[in-house]
Amino acid sequence: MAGSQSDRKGATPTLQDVARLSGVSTATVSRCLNSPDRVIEATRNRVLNAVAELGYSPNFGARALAAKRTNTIGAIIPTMENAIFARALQAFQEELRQSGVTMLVASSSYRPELEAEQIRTLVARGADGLLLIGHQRDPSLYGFLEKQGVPVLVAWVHDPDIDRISVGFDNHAAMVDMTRRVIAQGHRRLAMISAETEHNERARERVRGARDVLIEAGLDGRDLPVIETGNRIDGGGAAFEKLMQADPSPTAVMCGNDVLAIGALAKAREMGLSVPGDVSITGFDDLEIAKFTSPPLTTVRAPHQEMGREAAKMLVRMVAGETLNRRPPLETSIIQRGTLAPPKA
Amino acid sequence: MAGSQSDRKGATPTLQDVARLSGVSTATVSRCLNSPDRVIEATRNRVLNAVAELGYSPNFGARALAAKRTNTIGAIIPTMENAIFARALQAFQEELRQSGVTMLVASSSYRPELEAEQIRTLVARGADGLLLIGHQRDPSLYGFLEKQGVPVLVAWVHDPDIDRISVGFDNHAAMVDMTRRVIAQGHRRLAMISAETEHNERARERVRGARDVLIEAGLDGRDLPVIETGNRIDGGGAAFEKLMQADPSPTAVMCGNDVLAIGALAKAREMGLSVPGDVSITGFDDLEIAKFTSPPLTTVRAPHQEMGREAAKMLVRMVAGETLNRRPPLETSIIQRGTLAPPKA
DNA sequence: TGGTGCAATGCAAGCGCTTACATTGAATTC
DNA sequence: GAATTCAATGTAAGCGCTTGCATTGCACCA
Repeated sequence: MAGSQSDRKGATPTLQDVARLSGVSTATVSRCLNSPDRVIEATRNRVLNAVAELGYSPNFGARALAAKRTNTIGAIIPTMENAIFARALQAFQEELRQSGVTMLVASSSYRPELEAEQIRTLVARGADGLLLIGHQRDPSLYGFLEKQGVPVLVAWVHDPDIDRISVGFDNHAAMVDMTRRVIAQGHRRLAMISAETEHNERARERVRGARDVLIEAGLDGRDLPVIETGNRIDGGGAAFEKLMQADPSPTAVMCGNDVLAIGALAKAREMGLSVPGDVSITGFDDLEIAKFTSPPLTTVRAPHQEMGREAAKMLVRMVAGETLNRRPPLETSIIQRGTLAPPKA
Repeated sequence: MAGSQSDRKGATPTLQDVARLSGVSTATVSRCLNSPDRVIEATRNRVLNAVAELGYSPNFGARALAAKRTNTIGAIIPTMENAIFARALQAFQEELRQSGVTMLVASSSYRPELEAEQIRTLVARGADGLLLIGHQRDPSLYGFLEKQGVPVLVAWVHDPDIDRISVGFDNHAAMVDMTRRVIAQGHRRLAMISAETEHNERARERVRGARDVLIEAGLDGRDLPVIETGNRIDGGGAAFEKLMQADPSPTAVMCGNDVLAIGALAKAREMGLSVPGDVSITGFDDLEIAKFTSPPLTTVRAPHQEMGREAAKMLVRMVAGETLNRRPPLETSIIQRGTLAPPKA
């Protein structure tokens, strides 16, 4: 009878309840939780006890509504199915957690229209900031995000010509390095297996890097046979098989990522080709598995974890309203293992 | 001067604004968005136009506060770093999206205290439901979730003795099948590489399955040498090496999952052992890569995608208040490839 | 033609929290 | 000792939406 409504048993306790139990105002309770040093210790203890006693936990919606922040950051990656983005994502999440931010993930399956939908969804879900892969998307999306006041960080790329903040490496330069290495080994007939480039600038830049080096070496860049395929192991295998049917066949097949390279490697074995004896194969990413293939894969090391961690830190600051400067690109390096060697004489 | 506050340029439009522009009440706008069929078409069009014109998008916090639902479901998986949970997670997310639900992910790194923290975080973040891997955790967490009214679905396991709703397969039975297959090939000296079992019932059940079959075959189950290691490729390799030092060495090494098996396989090659000539190796999960190792990996196929999809469907219904019945376990099967053969005579 | 029923819409009360501003009172200063 | 200052706390106004209930008005029936 007596007692206010929130005395009811069973109802989740609210700030009100905590305030009443500890004999302070709701404002003080709120401060205890959000900026503890603005409350004197004795009071704070009283409040914290009440919180514990009631098992109080703040209501998310209310908090978001009043504070206009959700402490969530969204990430949209092309796929979760293979390991390419997994390490970075894990690092991203761990770092966010340190800052008390939760991560919302969605995957776009490499489809722009799906990505656009996911962007809208995550924003509608109250993401305070967004991590996106690559610069390439409908410009209106950036407008939308800006209008919504949601900062965006682009990862996995570093393009000096684009004036948008990003954390990543230079895909073109990395592939240039690798291709030079291949050329230096004496290869002249190269071929490439790439992820689909249409909506994927990273893949495109890698192909361009390879082409540029061919030209630099006095070969015709347009000669580089490239097969595009989905990022699956069997896709890499099928592409490799087709590439090797050329006559004369390439002496080195460069792959746009390790998943494709693993497929190529497996197919080479199936075809009875020795690697690197009959044909050299290179990858890109340096996934965990690259060290354990047979022979171990020569590949480009991309700093996935560092990128994920850095992305989290930057995004947290962007959400806090800081304006960041552009970063220099992260370093990539060639990991020379066993799949690259000079061509047969 | 004239004009209400929300006429200000730059401010994100609210329901109010849409209502004013389309000449209806906020209630009607809300209904247009949430249950369109309760509003007559003419009105609806007017409202939808206004929505488009203003670029209105509902405020998440306000909606969550008023509706007491967030349309968000959380998933806590042990790790994102390897492919073990990736496929299921991807399927889970895709299926959720169909129902207009967003997925919140966190990973616990196989650490119970981290998982507990993540559970609290996701609940505080307003998750309407939670997907967890495995039954094993501090019982008080289940109490907490129940008190918070957050339904939980446990995946990756099916234990007839536990009366909590789950979607998964019988890890013990699957390993029994596989071990019988190994025994049937004539192997008598088995060994096993397992993920760490302390907080991981799936791993434990798999080991138990192997032991049970040894006993069934008249061997001493306690004889089974088992090395536990983290789920990394190199962990599998190191364990394999140690296991093979026994004298006499095992003729078959069963692995608790494919990641470990790949490590074992790579190490075998490094050691100059032929598989399956000198030693057989088996895995568990049937990751994409299993088909492409050399030789291809004999493994247990676990229905990851199906599990993910099913989990999403079930969780959506649970959040809607339905009480579900227990499911029969999902089927696993043995995928016989090249790494298992009879031992040398 | 007056009543009845019902679909369409409006009204307004919250949902639980944060925070700008107001109040209080003890410590400090002159 | 009065004035000043400032840290600690309280007051209360929203934040933008959903939803129970009230109202309206039209179609239909007798």
